[in-house]
Amino acid sequence: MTSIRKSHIDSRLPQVLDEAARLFRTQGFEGTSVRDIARAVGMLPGSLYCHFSTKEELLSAVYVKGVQQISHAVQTAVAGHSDPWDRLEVACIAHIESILHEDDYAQVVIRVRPSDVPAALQNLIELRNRYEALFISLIKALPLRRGTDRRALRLMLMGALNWSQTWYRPNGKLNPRAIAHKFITLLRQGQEV
Amino acid sequence: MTSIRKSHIDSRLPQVLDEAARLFRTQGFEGTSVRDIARAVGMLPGSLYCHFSTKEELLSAVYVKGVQQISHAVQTAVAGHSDPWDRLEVACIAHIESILHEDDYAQVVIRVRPSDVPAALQNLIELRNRYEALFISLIKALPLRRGTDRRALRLMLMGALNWSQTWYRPNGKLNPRAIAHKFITLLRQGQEV
DNA sequence: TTGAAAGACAAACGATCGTTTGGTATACTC
DNA sequence: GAGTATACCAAACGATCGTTTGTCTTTCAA
Repeated sequence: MTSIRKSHIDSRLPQVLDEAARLFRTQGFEGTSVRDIARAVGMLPGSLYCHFSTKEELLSAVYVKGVQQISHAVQTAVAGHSDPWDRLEVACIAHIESILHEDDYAQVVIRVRPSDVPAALQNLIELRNRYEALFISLIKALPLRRGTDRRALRLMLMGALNWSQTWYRPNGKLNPRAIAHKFITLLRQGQEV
Repeated sequence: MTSIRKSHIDSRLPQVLDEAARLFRTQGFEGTSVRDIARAVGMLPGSLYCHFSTKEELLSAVYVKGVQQISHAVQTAVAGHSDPWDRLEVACIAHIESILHEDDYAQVVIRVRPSDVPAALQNLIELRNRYEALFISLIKALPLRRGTDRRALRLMLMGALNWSQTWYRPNGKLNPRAIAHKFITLLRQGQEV
């Protein structure tokens, strides 16, 4: 019989992840040192290596949790709606609220480029793809014009949403909900007379 | 009479900028050391400081040239067209070709987050804004549906284009020209029956 | 022809990086 | 209640970071 891991009471792993996520999202992966993270949780730098064997592995753990949480947020939001466009819009709202406001982990998923972390590249890309599959299926259910390229539509919509991390300011005119709504409306209605 | 600066024959400043742009765009700002750049041009690390007093200043110089070049590419592309939608589309083609293929300098402008380089933040943001003003005026000329938020349209379109750096692969199904065309078409036509 | 400045070399500075090692106290297992 | 594994401390490792200093050669202006 294999023994089941039980965490000791003093384990501060959750706090390590929390602070790592917070710092990665504000300063980036390379801009955050393991000493920064250790200081934030009140540990010594070397002690982090009880939980992870490399800094990249720590990032992967944050990434995993980020994908889990934003996936959950999107699925929960979608659950209450049946109209395909409504479902896509509430999904976008959940997505953008997560990556702009509510979820340090999810912000890291969007903010940290997998290609900047070669040691974890494959892992991070797969995690991202797993999440994007959600939107692929949401867009598949959309009643679209003949000839519309669904992949292009998805890349456009998600790119626009994700890029908002670059220009969004908390006290600006556009809040996350408004951003999602305006983008969806632009896609639905078009500009022809 | 003030003396006019004349560059010495051996000045390798252009090569320094070229290699810095190439490395910043492939490895990011923090992922590139001054030693990397020095090695690429065959100089010693300290010699770079004949041309710049800090690494951030070198980035700013690359940024300036990037904005100049991509602005020029867009303005040249636009010059031959008069229809507002045509002008926007060729502008997008020039933009996306620059940041995906042709111009290391322009790629740096999109790839390096100003907020990751606090020492040059204000400078970089102003340079970006100067460029984006081009698109503001292109979009201003567009005949749009009543009630359309031009700023939201611009943020959506440029976000989608810029984010393509994340997923674009040179041998994929979508080339830069096709990306721009599909995005513009999605915005123009909409999906209503 | 002389002098100042530019551009680069050679070598090193202190700081910080991710990580390792060895010891210790605590908690859980049997 | 003895033994083991976990979680952490304490201290340091070598590597690399951006940058500085001093010297020398080359170039151009006067």
